[in-house]
Amino acid sequence: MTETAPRPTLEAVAARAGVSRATVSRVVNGGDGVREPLVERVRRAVEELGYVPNQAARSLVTRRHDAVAVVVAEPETRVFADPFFALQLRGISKELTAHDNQLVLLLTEGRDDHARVGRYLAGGHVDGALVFSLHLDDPLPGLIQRAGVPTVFGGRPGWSDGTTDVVYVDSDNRGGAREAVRHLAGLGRTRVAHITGPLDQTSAADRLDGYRDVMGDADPRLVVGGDFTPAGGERAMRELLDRCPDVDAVFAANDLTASGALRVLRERGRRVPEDVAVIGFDDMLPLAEQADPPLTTVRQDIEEMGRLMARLLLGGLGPGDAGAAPAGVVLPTTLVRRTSA
Amino acid sequence: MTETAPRPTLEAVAARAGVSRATVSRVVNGGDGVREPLVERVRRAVEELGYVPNQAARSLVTRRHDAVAVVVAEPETRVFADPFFALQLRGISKELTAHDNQLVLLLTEGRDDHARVGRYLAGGHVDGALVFSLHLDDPLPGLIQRAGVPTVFGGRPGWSDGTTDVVYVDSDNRGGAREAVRHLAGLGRTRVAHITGPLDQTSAADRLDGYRDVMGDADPRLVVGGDFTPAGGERAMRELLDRCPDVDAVFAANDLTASGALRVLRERGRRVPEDVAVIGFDDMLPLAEQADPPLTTVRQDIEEMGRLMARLLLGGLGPGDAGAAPAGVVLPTTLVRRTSA
DNA sequence: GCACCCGGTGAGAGCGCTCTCGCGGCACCG
DNA sequence: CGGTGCCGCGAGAGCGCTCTCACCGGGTGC
Repeated sequence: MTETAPRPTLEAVAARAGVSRATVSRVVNGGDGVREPLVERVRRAVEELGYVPNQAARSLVTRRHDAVAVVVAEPETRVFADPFFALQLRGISKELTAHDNQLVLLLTEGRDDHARVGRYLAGGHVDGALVFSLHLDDPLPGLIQRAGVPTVFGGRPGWSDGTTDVVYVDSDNRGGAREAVRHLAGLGRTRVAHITGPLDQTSAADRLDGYRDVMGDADPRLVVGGDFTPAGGERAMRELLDRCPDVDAVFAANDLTASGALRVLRERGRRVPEDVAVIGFDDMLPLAEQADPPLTTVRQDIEEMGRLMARLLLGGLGPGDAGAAPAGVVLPTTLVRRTSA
Repeated sequence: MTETAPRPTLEAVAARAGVSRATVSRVVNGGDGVREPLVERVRRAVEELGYVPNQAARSLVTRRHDAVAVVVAEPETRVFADPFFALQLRGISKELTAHDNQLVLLLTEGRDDHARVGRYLAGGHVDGALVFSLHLDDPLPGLIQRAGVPTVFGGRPGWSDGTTDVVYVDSDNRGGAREAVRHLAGLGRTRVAHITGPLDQTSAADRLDGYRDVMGDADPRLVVGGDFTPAGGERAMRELLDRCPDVDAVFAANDLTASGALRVLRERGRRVPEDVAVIGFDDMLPLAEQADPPLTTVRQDIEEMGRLMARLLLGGLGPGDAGAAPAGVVLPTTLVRRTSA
């Protein structure tokens, strides 16, 4: 393998096309203000030489990088194995690609890493950051805000209660939860339980709030803690059946939790939905569809959330720097009715 | 929010420390050949001004970027939701971070994207690439090789049969499979079945080869196709029980498949391991540990594979450009004995 | 004591690009 | 037909950094 071949420069292309560097630059960057025959000649020269602009040189003068950092705090391995995050990342990737931006992935591992990430962002290596801050007590968001880099958060940050002007994209967790619980109530169910997610995440907390919006202060024993995993769902469901044998509906904080609950219900001989109706959250496919019975759930368009995050960031980076950017965008959810409720 | 503050340059630091740009540069890059008092003075100036080197300017002259691309072909969403890949990525991230390299994530979506990735890599924006090529017919590897970028593959590429000099990191899929099947045979099982993975992936094909190494051309009905998912495992197990009711052991291509198989065995009233012994592959936690019964499986250190890929790439980028780099590194696997076999 | 060497430092060129500026030519107006 | 404006293009100045090279001073060796 030979050393990297000497790549052609603007100069070389200019020479070949018989024009000046400036003209080549203009053509490469859109070709405005250059007459057609010249454009054509330059294009051909670029083609023949296989010219690719040197991004470093370009960034040096434009101070733009066409790159966006995606910052993921990863206290647990879970975060990554979560299809939820994977889908969001995919949406982000698509949107960035469409705008010729690169995705720089920053995984943080413990406290020390936060400083590293902060330094990197402050270093002006990227034009903006997309940040997934999962926990209420995460110091990362603060660091990032201080770095002065345009940022969009994935999910409502815990410390943002509408007061500060952070930009984020979230699902309507509370509204979706309300709709789910109302649906259960509409089915005539009176003992509607909720298996929560980890409550230090705003999504889980918001879903609980939505449940409470409808159920008021119903029997507090109907609310039991889960952790967004099937195992947690099983545990919670067992506890629930033990202390409230008369439960006739369960709103689970997500589909994984619901799948665990379904398994326990089956094990304990409760029919779904006849004896106990079950609703999940996410509409995670194929999990929800192939559950037994197929799971009624609150759908959120996760990939779209990712896309939107990227679009918001890229948009904010553009011309209008003014306060046109919305503080938070909350995407609607829809109830998908299958068999379980 | 004000525009990005004017960041201090080398020049500014030099002025403040009362030295030349060159000296500051030397200090910033390790400080060799600069006397202690000066080093100290420069360090202080850097600190006070909050100086951060401009990577673009640096890259322009050094032609290094301290960035590595991670290319993931993503024919299905599965790829990403797969904890396997997530873990590998984590290992990569850790190793890159340790060497102050950035991770540029390139997800490809369909054929058109391949050209884009090829162009990006050929564009010399990164120092190297880590590529996950999952399928035999993937055109991506070829494109990348042609781009002339140092590359390490994750998993043995399908077209590499030891002849070409591609660098890759893989698990000893074949050896691990052999060990698993031998263990089953050692238990006195004579009707040992294998549920395969998708055979267009080398890992799945290699595991099947390992099975055959031990079983020879046993009853071909004992080999049934799966797809690395629990649902596929269920399907395959049903088929297996239907056509070979006397099966007394199953080697599943991975833990997800095994979990599906376990469920069907339970459903059909077969005791594990008494009636049918089951072995998986991956040792994916907590899945394997919490399976019912806890799953005996072939462990591979996935995160370490990621680390190693990064280390290999970074090492190859260093001084020794010569053929010191090994063509392929195959990590050993170990059989983890739990209850299921 | 003189030539030499060598480690530490500064001066300056240049990486490949963008962008401002100015010049020349052409159209349009009076 | 001369003046004015504008459009298309080229010249040239840097962006912030690294790296080579020359320079300077203080040992060493004879």
